Amino acid sequence: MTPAELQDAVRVAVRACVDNGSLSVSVPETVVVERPKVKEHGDYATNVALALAKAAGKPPRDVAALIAAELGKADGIDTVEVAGPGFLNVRLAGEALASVVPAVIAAGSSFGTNDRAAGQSINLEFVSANPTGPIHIGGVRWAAVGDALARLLQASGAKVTREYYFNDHGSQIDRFARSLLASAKGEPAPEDGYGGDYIHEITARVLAEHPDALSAEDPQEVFRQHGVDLMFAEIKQALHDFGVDFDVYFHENSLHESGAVERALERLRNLGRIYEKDGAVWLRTTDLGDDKDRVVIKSDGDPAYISGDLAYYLDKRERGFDRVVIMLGADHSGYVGRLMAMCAAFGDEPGVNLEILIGQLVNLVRDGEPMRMSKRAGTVISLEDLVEAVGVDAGRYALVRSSADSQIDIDLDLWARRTSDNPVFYVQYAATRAASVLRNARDLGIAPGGDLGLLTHPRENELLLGLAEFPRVVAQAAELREPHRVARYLEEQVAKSAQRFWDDCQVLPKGDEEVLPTAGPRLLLWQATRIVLENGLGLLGVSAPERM
RNA sequence: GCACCCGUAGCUCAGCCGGAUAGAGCAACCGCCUUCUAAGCGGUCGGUCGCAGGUUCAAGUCCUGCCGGGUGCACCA
Repeated sequence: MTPAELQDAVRVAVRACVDNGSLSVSVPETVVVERPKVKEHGDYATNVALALAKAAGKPPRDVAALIAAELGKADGIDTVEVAGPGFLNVRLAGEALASVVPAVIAAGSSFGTNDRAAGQSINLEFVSANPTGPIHIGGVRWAAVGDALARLLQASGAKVTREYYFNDHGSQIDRFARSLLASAKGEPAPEDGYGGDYIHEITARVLAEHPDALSAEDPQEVFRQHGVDLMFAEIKQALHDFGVDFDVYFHENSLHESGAVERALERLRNLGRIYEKDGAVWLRTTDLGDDKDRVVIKSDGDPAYISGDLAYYLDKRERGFDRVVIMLGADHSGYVGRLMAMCAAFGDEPGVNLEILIGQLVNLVRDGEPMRMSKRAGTVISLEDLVEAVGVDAGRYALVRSSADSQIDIDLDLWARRTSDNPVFYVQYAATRAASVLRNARDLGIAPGGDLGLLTHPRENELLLGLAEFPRVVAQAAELREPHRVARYLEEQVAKSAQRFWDDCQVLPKGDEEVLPTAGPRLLLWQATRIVLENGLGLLGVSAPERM
């Protein structure tokens, strides 16, 4: 019996009480079934009686007793106890507990998926770093979290497009181009430009491919075009090496060249959201929750940055995405208001058609000291630096393991370690232990199988309960857009339990010992455990090695 | 000044859209290896959940105010 099935059983029990007249309440749509913190409180607990007490007009414990009597009749339930203020503590029958094992094995790589987001077409935009330098650590957080979220949403049945908005238009690119040109001429970086070794490297590469660049009619344009291409290719490659690939790389320039910006403004003009003042064209966003109106066409006639966003949003909607999700760093939190207002201006519903997720900043820590970086000064800590220091798996896991709402410190020394201090190692080690038992069993000719009813050890129960949680962890992580929940789950409810199971429940015979009857069922449990660890790590974009 | 995020054990962080004695890892201390990976496991120690009010049968979780830290507030992109 899974938690979901238990939830249904609880609702059935409540309905039975309503039908037999002992409770007069409406049966709740959903009931909460959770694993109690304290083991003595059983396998699962529900607060349904507490929640219904007021409506029922009876003391919570009385309501609990009525529901308990019905719930106790359900298949797979061993005992139901009324406890504390009115909780129901449920203990499952052994075979109901173990039924998760064949379910996991039958589902295989699809175990944990759900269809709660079925039918949704989601455009997930993340990273979108400007091609004016190597991708830095802030963007890297979104690479790991965004890609994991994409996987989670897909596991929930959504159709997901990963998209990268490539800002190849505007004054930052001009500054980048001027910086390259200055470097080529051997001049110092412009006041408002970029410095750093990477500028000289890009310059050298442009010159290698175009030796006559400096004598071209418009040298800056040559450096702009080829420099941006090279930078962008480098970013793409770094992300690819990090296991993150996008379905669409969208060029801001295309919006300006195709007339999409004008069309978007025309649309807003027709909706009465546009006005002119001081020689500029404005979008009235204040009456849609923004703190000031926004200039969309500057008085010099050039479109302001936001006009690209307007056109881009409209373009995504016209491409058929009913949900547009944008992940931004904390340094862009000030944009949320205007983007939401923009969404509303088009007649869409902020928070539904447009979702904006803000991720707080990341500090890398080495030898206990935070590594300070500055793009201007050229001391950039890049994605490649992170990968070089700790590897792809540890890098992704470290970034995805904490809530995006929290600033995090990533201790490079810790994440490079190959001990259980390192969370990703700990989880991967559990996965390799599973692989190793299964491998050794095969070598010994011992096949998984047999009576799952033999799985009665407390460590086995704990692991079974943990495995059964996976589907709802996935569903919840996707709904809340919080991939870190998967990581925490794998650590606390799967890897931990698996390590303990390993420690207390020997599977294979040592030396010339006999093969115990528990060997087959325990191998099945290890198979299921391996699958959940593989699937869970897979959702985070982290490998589940066969051996360490 | 305004907006957003954070403030939970010495440290790094969880806490399942309010629930039963607040959890994990690290650090400190004590245990467990003659054969399935000890790259591990068990135990002890450790918290007025920033502060003050409020809502509730029930608040770390919701509301208000304050304090502290981070980020951002352009006709820049």
